[in-house]
Amino acid sequence: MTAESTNPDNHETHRHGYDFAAVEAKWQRHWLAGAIFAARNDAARRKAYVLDMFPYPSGAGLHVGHPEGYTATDIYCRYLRMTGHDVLHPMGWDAFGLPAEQYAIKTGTHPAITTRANVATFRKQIQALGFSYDWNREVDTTDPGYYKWTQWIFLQLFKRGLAYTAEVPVNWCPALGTVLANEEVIDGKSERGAHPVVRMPMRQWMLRITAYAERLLGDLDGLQWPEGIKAQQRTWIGRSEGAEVDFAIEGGLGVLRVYTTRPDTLFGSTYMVVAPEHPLVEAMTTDDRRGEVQAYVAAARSRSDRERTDDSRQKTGVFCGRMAIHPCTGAPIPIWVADYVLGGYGTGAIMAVPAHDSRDFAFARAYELPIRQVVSPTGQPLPEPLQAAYTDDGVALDSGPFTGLPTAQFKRAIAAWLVERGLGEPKVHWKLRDWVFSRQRYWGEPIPIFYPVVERDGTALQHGQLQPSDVAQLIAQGAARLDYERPMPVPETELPLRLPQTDDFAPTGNPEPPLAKCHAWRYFTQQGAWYARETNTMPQWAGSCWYYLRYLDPNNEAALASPEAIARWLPVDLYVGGAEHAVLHLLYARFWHKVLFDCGVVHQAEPFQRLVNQGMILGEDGEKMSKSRGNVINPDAMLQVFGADAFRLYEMFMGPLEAVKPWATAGLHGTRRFLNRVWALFDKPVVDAPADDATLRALHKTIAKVGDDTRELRLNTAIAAMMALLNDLVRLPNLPRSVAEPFVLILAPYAPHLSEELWERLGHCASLAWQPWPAHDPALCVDDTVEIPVQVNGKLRGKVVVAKDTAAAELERVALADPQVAKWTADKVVAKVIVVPGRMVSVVVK
RNA sequence: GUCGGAAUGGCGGAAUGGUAGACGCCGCGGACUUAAAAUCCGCUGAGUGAAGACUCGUACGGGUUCAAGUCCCGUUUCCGACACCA
Repeated sequence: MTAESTNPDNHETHRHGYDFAAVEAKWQRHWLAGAIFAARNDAARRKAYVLDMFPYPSGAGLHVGHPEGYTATDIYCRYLRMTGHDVLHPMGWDAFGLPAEQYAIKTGTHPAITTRANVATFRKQIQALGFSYDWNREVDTTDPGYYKWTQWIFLQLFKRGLAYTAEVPVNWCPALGTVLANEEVIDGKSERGAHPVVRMPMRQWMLRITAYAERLLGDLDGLQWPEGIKAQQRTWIGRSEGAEVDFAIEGGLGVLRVYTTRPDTLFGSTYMVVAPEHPLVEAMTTDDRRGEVQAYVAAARSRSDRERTDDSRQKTGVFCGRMAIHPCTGAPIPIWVADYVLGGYGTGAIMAVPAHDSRDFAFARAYELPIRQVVSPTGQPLPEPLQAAYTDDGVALDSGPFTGLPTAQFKRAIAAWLVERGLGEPKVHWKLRDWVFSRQRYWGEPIPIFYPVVERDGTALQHGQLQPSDVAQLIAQGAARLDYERPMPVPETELPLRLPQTDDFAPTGNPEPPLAKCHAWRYFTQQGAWYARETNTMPQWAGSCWYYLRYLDPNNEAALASPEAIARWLPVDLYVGGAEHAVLHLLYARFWHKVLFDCGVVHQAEPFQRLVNQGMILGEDGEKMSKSRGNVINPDAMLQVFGADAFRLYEMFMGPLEAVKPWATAGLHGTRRFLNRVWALFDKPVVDAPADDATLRALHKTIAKVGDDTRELRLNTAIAAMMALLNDLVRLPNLPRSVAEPFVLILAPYAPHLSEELWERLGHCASLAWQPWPAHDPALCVDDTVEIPVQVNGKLRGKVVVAKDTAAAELERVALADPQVAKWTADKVVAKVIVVPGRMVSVVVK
C-alpha cells in the first residue's frame, strides 16, 4: 500500500482510485530534473527522428487538437526508446506571426512580451501531459539566435539567384492604413471593419520556387505520405504538357503565341482570347474599340484574384477589333480580351475551342461566337447544336490531313507539324508560382538586405553631418531615394540582423512596413555613404521551413547545425501534424531543404520521410470546435478531473489517429476507470510463482499486438488489447511478477506516469523509460486448441474445438460429425468440402 | 466540376476474403450502502420463440467466390482540399 491510499486526508482520491495528480506531478518533475529524455547519441544504435509540427503559441493556449498528434508521437517515441533506438523528439515555437502584432497594436504590449508569456503557457500545458520531449533542444523562431540562421538561409537563396524583387500587387486598405494578408481580405473588404481594400503593385521579395518545380514533383513519389497530401501537392505544382502555337495577327502586328494542352483541337479554334494584362492588348486594339477595351482592362485590374476566379460569375470580354490568322486554315478569327484568361499562366493567351473546352463553350454561347466540332468519340460529329463542350479524347474530324487520328496520335503528329513549320513547339507549363516572400509587418524576421541611398542624380548620398532622421527627411522630400536596383546582402558575419526595439507598431498610414519608421535602425553609413535597410519582413512560413534542422544542434553559433548532427539524425523519420499544412508549409520546407541540399548543407533530397496527419477532433455536437459554437473543450479542465494518463489514453482510444472524430467527455470515464482498475490490480499479492498457461498466452499475445500496433500507430487497438488483458488479469487470485512487469512495461508508453509509479512499486529504482520492451514468445501467441467455424452453404452452422494443428482430413471428419452441422447436411448430398486447417470448414450440400 | 477520404449497434469504433460488432461509452438488472456516488457482477444489433434455435443485418443496386464489411462494376450521401491554370 502506498501513502496516498492509506492517508485519511486523501480519502477523496482513494475512493476514485489513486491520486493521479500527485503521481503525475511526481514523475513529470523526475523526468525533467533528470533530463531523462535528452536524446542519446550512440552511433552504434539505430536512430529515430520523430517530429511534431510545432505550434504557434496563441494566447488561447492549447486546445484538445494539439495533444492528439503529440500524444501519438510521444507513445511512439517511448516505444522506440524501449526497443533500442536513440530518439530525437523535440518541441519548439513558431512564434512570429500576426496575432501577437495585432495585439501589440491594440494594447501597446510588445509582441516579444506577449510571445514570451504565451510560450510559457504552452510549455507548461504541454509538460502537464507528460510528453517525453528533449527540452534541451527547444527552439523559438523569434529568438535572434534562431532567426540568425533563417536569415542566413535567405542569403544563400539570394546568392543563388533564388530571391529577387518584383512589383506584385498587395492588398492595401487605406482606412486601416495598412497592407493586409490575403486571408484578412474577404470579398474585397477588410476582415476587421469591412473597409474597402485596393490592389496596388508594390516591390516585393520573391523566392524562385518554380526553379524547383520538377524536383518538388518528382521526389514526391518516394515519400511515405498520405496519398491525399501528395495529390494536393501535385495539383498545386500543376505540371501540364501541351504546345505553344503562334497565330499571326492581321495588320502585320507580329504573332500571338498561345499555350494549349489540346493542340489536337487546333482546327476547332474559332476565336482567340488574351488576358487583360497581356502586353499586346494595347497594340492589337483598333481605334474604334479603344474606349471599350480600356474600360474593360481597367475594371479587370481593380478586381481581386478571388473575384476574377469566381466560378459562378458570368464570363465577360470585349472584341479588340483585330483578327488573327489560323495557322492551318488561313481563316481570320477574332481576338477577344477576357479575364477568364489569366495573365500569369502559360502565355496569357489562348486559342478558344468552344466545341471542346467548357469555358470557351460558355463564352462562345454568351457572345454568339462560332462553335466548330473537331473531335468526337467515333469520328462522326455529335448532333448539333452541342449542349456542352465535348472535352474527352476521341477521334479527329474536319482536321485536314489529321482527320481520323485518335487524340493521342494527333498530339504527337501536330507537334512535329508545328515544329517543322516554325509555328510552335511542345511545351511544359506549371501552375506553381514564385513565392511572395515579403510581408509589410513588424513581427517577423528582418530581410538581411540593404540598398544604397542616392541623390537625385544617382550618386551616393555622402555621410556629411546627417543623422538617420535627416536622411529619412531627404527621401520624403524627394531629394534622395533608395537604389532598389542594387540590393546588397548583409554580411553573414553581421547576422543576426535584429529587429529594432520599438513601441511604435502602428500602421504607417501608407503601404510601407512599420520598420520604415525606425530611422535609426534603417539608415546607416558605411565608408562614408548612406545605406538603408530593407523594411519588409519574412512571412511566418520562413521560420517553420527549417526548424527541424535547428533541433539537431540548437545552440550552435557557427552553423545552423553541425555536419555531425545532420549526418546522425536526418531525415525526419516520422512527421505528425495537421492536414491544413498539406501544401504550403510542407512545400516550402521541401523547397528550402532542396536548396540546402544543393548548398551541401544536408545530404538527402527530402526532409520528411513518413508523414501522418492526425484527424481533427470535433466538438461533442459533431461540429468543428469554435468559440462561437460554444463547443470548445478545454484540456486543462479535462486534466484536472481525469489526469494526464487518462486524457492521453482517451485521445488515442477515440479512433484511428488519422480519422476525424467527435469528442465525448463521457469516454474519459472509460479510460479513467481502466487506469484505476490497473492500479487496483496491484492490490493483489505480487507473487514469484509462474503464471498459468491461459494467462501467459493472453499476456504474450497482448505484448505482440501492442508492439505491432504501436509501430503502425494503431494506438486505439493497442489500448483495447491492454484493456482486454486487464479484464483477464483481474480474475486472477494473485499477480505473478512475470505478468505484472511486462504488463507495466507495455502500458508505459501510453500511461507513463502510472506505469512509472507501478514500476517503482514493483521494486525498481530506475525509470522504466529505457527498459527493454518485453519479448513475446511466438509459441505462446497461438492457442493449442482452436474453435473452428463450420459453414454449410455459406452459413455458419456450427463450431468445433480441435487441436490447432489438426490435419485437414481429420478436421473435415470432426466438422461433418458435429451434431449442429449434421442437422444441415442430413438428407443432403455433400458436394464439396473446403477445409482451411486452423481456420475454418465450409461444406457445400445439394 | 476535379482530386483525396469515408459510410458497420443508441454512440466512438474493431475485424490477414474465413465465427461481424473486439474494446469502450450510454442504458438496463443485480450486489454492497440507511441512501446516493464510487466500486463489483451480469445483460445489452433487430426480429421470432418458453427454450433449443431460427431469420434478418456492415449506405444502395449488381457481380466474382464454397465464403464478401473486406475484391470488382455502378449509384447515393457525407467530410476534406482544389477550383476559369487553357
